[in-house]
Amino acid sequence: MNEAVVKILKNNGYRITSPRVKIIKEIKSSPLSAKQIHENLNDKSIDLVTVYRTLEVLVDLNLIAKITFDDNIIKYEALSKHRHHHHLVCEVCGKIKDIEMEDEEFFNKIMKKYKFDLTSHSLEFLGRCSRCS
Amino acid sequence: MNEAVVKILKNNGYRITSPRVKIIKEIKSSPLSAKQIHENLNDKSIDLVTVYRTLEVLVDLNLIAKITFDDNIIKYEALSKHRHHHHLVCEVCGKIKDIEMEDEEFFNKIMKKYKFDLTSHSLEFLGRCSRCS
DNA sequence: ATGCATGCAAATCCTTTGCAATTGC
DNA sequence: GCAATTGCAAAGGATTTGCATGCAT
Repeated sequence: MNEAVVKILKNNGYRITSPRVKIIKEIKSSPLSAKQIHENLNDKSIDLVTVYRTLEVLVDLNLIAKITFDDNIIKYEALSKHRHHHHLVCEVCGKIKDIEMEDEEFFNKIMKKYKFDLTSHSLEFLGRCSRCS
Repeated sequence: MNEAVVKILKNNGYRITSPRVKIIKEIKSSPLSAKQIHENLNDKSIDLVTVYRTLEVLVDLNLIAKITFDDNIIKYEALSKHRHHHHLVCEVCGKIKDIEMEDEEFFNKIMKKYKFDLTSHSLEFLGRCSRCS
């Protein structure tokens, strides 16, 4: 996460504070929980609540995405240029890998078949990565 | 949910109790939270904790599935004959519709491309149903 | 100087755990 | 009768809220 996000924050009337800048730096393209992001911060004076609040602002501005796996903990991830991106979650080592698909047809099929106006979708794969299987 | 489930419970050494039978009856193919299932019970003397515990037993026996949407509340659904089934979640009315897909190729592609041994996957679509859009 | 953001404390919500009383087998 | 299951109470963990203080603008 970078300057661009800070700029958008400012343009939307949000103040650029030191906690916000540091939190934004910790957001990655792989999903992290608020707690994990908080732990990754060098500055231990930043409260976990502030992390939650900053992440919520970023979600509202559509700068990051919120996803949940089976552990039921909300995770946050940077939004890549690729509109949709999904995950392979290894059941053994727990590693999460992002994957990309260009399967517009696949989703169009669903929309047609079920007469459903898709705005977004989430797709997670569970299994074993090449190293663990 | 039905007799078959009760039979399997019994065969696996679990006792057939009145709370369990009533809870099993409330499990549907569309996902419900423990709280929702508890509210649907006619018998108000059954504790929510018992609902959680019964659902956990059923999950362990692979008789129902556990899924989570963006609201981060664990939901439980009957397992249909169809190995995989997915959901269309309407953002407006909140209705959840099950969908079925026979896209083995689609998933095989992923496995090959990423050398990942898939054991399961979850797929949710968000959007507007035909009535709401 | 103004009011948005923060930290701290505490509340809330979902889910889990401990334990004595109850019930199925 | 015995052990599994239950209800109740309480703990636990993630997330949210309230409020006085601090800080960006």
